[in-house]
Amino acid sequence: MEKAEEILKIKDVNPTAVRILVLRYLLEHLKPQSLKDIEKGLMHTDRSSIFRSLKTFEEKKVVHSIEDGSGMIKYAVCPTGCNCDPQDLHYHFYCTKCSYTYCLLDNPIPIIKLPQNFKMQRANMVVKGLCNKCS
Amino acid sequence: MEKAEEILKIKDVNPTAVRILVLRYLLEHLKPQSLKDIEKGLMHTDRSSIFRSLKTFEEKKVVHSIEDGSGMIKYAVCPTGCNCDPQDLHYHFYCTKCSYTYCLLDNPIPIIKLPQNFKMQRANMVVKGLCNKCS
DNA sequence: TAAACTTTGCAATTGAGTTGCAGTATATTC
DNA sequence: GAATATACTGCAACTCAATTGCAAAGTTTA
Ligand SMILES: [Mn+2]
Ligand SMILES: [Mn+2]
Ligand SMILES: [Zn+2]
Ligand SMILES: [Zn+2]
Repeated sequence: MEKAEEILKIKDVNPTAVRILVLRYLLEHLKPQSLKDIEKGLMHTDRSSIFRSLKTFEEKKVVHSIEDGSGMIKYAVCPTGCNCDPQDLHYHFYCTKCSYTYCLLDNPIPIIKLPQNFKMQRANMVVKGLCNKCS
Repeated sequence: MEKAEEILKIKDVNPTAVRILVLRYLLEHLKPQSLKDIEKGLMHTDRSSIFRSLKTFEEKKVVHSIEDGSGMIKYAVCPTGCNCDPQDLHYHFYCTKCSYTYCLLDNPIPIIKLPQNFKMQRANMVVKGLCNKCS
């Protein structure tokens, strides 16, 4: 079994044709990809089908999404063992020049002291600036 | 001179009628407000004029914007002394139930170790979950 | 005052995201 | 295996926040 199929099996997602294509596309690309990126990459697959695959993936924790302020949500395959819990979260970096987004997997986000009775569920942490290629 | 006018003077922004109204509206509200919120609040002011005021404010560092994933950018007046530099940045909290956004001004964001040659300019740090009123 | 520049309101456009629906494929039941 | 139920897909249409073009109104400068 290939990597994509394996992941879908583990995360309990029906391995349909479109889903395998989308997940493979994400696995083949190091950096988080937008719906449009994927649509361009998979030229014969419909946008709304890709969109629904991504929604399913997110729900089943196959991928996580990043709101990097570019106007397009980016998607990246969750690292092994990730369950999208607060302790699994990581920073992202958005390059304002080349508009690539990076998962910064090396350091987890610290525990953030919230006001009384605020309960954290998720986070979207984006550092913006210039990446190594653009600085 | 009133607070809004004072701020505009300090930040070198022409204190036009619309700008004063918009800035006052933001000052009167504790929580970051969206363009639509402001439009609703200032019923006789045109959306695009408010929009352009906000863009000017952001450029001149009168306000900072928050991409909280709600689909609408929120704007909040910068705290005194803020210059929107990395050390001025703070976390935000987005309540997934009431969809209010909060500036968490008490703790600044820590220094984040970036990969070699990545240069930070700005950040958009959003913790999501339930606020005190909703949890 | 006249010219130059800035700001504003209105209408129209953009574009990512989302949805309804009918056709196709896959799974389940008989 | 055929009949039925369920899941998935492609297409077209729609939503809605953001953005823009433009001309009118307001302000500053010469
Ligand atoms: Mn990531
Ligand atoms: Mn803030
Ligand atoms: Zn870059
Ligand atoms: Zn709340």
